[in-house]
Amino acid sequence: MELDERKEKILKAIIQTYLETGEPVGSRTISKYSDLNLSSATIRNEMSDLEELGYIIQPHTSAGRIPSDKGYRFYVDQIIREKDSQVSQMQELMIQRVDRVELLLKQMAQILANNTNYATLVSGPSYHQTKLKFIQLSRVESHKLLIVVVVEGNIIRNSFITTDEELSDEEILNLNILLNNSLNGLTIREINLGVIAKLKEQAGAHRQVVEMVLNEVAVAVEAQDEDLQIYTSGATNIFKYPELSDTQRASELISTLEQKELLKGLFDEQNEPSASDSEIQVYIGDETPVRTMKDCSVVTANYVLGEGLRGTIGIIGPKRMDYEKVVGTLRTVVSQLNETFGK
Amino acid sequence: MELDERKEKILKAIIQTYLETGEPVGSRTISKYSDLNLSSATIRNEMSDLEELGYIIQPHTSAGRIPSDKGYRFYVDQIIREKDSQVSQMQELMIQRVDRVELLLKQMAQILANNTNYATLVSGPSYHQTKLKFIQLSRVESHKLLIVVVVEGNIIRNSFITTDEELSDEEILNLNILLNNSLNGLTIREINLGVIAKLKEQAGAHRQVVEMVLNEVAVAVEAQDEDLQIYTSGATNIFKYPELSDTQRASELISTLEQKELLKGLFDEQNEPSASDSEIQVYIGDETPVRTMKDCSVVTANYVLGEGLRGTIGIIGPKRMDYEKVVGTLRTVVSQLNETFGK
DNA sequence: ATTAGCACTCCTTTCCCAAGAGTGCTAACA
DNA sequence: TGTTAGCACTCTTGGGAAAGGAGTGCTAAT
Repeated sequence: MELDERKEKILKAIIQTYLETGEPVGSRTISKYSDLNLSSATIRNEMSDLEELGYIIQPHTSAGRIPSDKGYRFYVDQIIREKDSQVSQMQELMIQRVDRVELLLKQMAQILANNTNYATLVSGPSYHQTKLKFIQLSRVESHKLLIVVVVEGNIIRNSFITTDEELSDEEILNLNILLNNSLNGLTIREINLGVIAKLKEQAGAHRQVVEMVLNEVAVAVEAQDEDLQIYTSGATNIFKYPELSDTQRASELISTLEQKELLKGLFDEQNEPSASDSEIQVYIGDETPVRTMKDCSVVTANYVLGEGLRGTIGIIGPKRMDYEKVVGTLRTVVSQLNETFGK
Repeated sequence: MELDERKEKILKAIIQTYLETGEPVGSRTISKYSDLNLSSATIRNEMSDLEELGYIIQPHTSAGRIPSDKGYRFYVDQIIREKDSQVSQMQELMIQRVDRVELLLKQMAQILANNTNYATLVSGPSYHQTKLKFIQLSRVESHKLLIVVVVEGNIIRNSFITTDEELSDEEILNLNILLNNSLNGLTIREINLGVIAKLKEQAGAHRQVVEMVLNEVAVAVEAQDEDLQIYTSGATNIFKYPELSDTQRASELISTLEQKELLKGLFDEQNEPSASDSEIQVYIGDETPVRTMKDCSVVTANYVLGEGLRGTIGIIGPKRMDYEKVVGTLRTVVSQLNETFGK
């Protein structure tokens, strides 16, 4: 048995109604639904079929039906297909042109949370493919050097190293020139042993300092990648959905959002080359890589800032989230981001 | 009528028992309490007195008693007085000596949350009194300069400015020397019009750049002060306490912790000169400056890193929090911090 | 001054019942 | 053959009522 047009219509009606109310929807409700003029009895028969096909579920014998994960999946695929062409504009989204990408991302998470009434999370860009733009050593205390590393996208990392000997201003200047000449324009991956060896050779007496600098660069970038910057916002929005807001579930969910490392799973998968760049990913219920979110749906989208500088935006809500709006919003935001920074 | 010794003992016993169980405590429970050999009837009489004095409350006629805010206050004052001398050490608190204060603070919030099972928040240091240590201008793109500002405590601020004209390496070098000579060692407050005027004069043709730099310094520091860095952790710990974990209250509380700006009230008060530096402040119930926390207790402590570089650590839990432990822990942590960074 | 005992109060839990919502099935109809 | 009306049935939900429990206040005895 396949989904004929009427079944599709009924299924859509059921899901849409459920999205609004959050309550199981009965046959009578649908029969009053404007488009199709059918009695509740007929609807009941169709619903029975739809249930057999696995698109809807009865929470208990004498309740209405709610969409199953499969039902949501049908609905979402439909939406994504329809929306695919029209990237609606969204002027209200006031992205102030900020130089600091990270602040922007933080703001983004907040704006999204406010706009959608769901919890959001935004992962900071990962660095592996990123080109170094600028390195600067400066003496801050007699034996303490400040290292500033700027990478594509104008993202800045700072750290300190402590040197054995005190370096003169001139030595520092020379080191700076050397480091910038050797490393600028390279991605982290391209800084391989060959480059490093050459660099050390040229550094002469200060090879030790160079080593420390490289180490710090690596550590800064690695650390960045390890405990991936993740910004979350609107966690308490989940309290707006009764099906998620019982103590047990809410506690678990919010905990998960607090412990950012648990969220990695959501991004790793996204970052695989298989997923095409701007594609939007929807995880429904059990499909999600993060176990504590099995009663939620998660929609994620990748953004690309510069070459190899990419991250992910995610929205977490109840299974009955407004997929239409969420997918649309994400699409807009991502294309905004790409436009603003993609050059 | 005053609190005689026996009343004090009973009151303490009631509060301690309630701290553990979270349930109203009855006279029989106390009469079994080892130290005092009194029958439940006697206890009842005393409890009746204590209630009249306002130290304890009956949630309803036939329930045991729970401490009133006044009761908690009595208990807390007691604790603080007792603990005041012995600053217990706490080796397990593994503060890795990190140069980046902010990372440290973030970690601190987490460690505290894990240790205490309450929600924690740590405010980043405020800058107004802070001495500038180091300023560095560097060209990143042809018309774009990176400004790095390091202040006491090795806290780093970065920002970008865009210049009209392209500056030569030499010009930048000179500006750097000028800026550092003029500003290093000054606090933000000390950079007044006189200093600025002199600086501009010396800058000659580049007064415009200097102006922008000063502006950025101010903005960076101000912005820092405005949306005060606040790190929170362990928000979901509140679910461990039934009296706070009903949907309504939990939602409110966690929301408050998420919107950091709502927490400012907690720090402003602390930062007034009236409160002596390392003093520990306990807000019980309605005493708290943040309205949504009126069913909680909040314990805060100030830390001091360098001259004028101070912040606050707070712990938020149910009124029946383990004040003894919390006050002790905070005292330790603060003295640790002071020791590590106070030079 | 302390204690034992007892009646009383009030919360909480449980159970039951009625109401309501929705289904599945059967039979009738176009 | 597809659609519909009707009805019995199921299951949840909400509101009491009743039972149980915990704890008090008071009185009388020690």
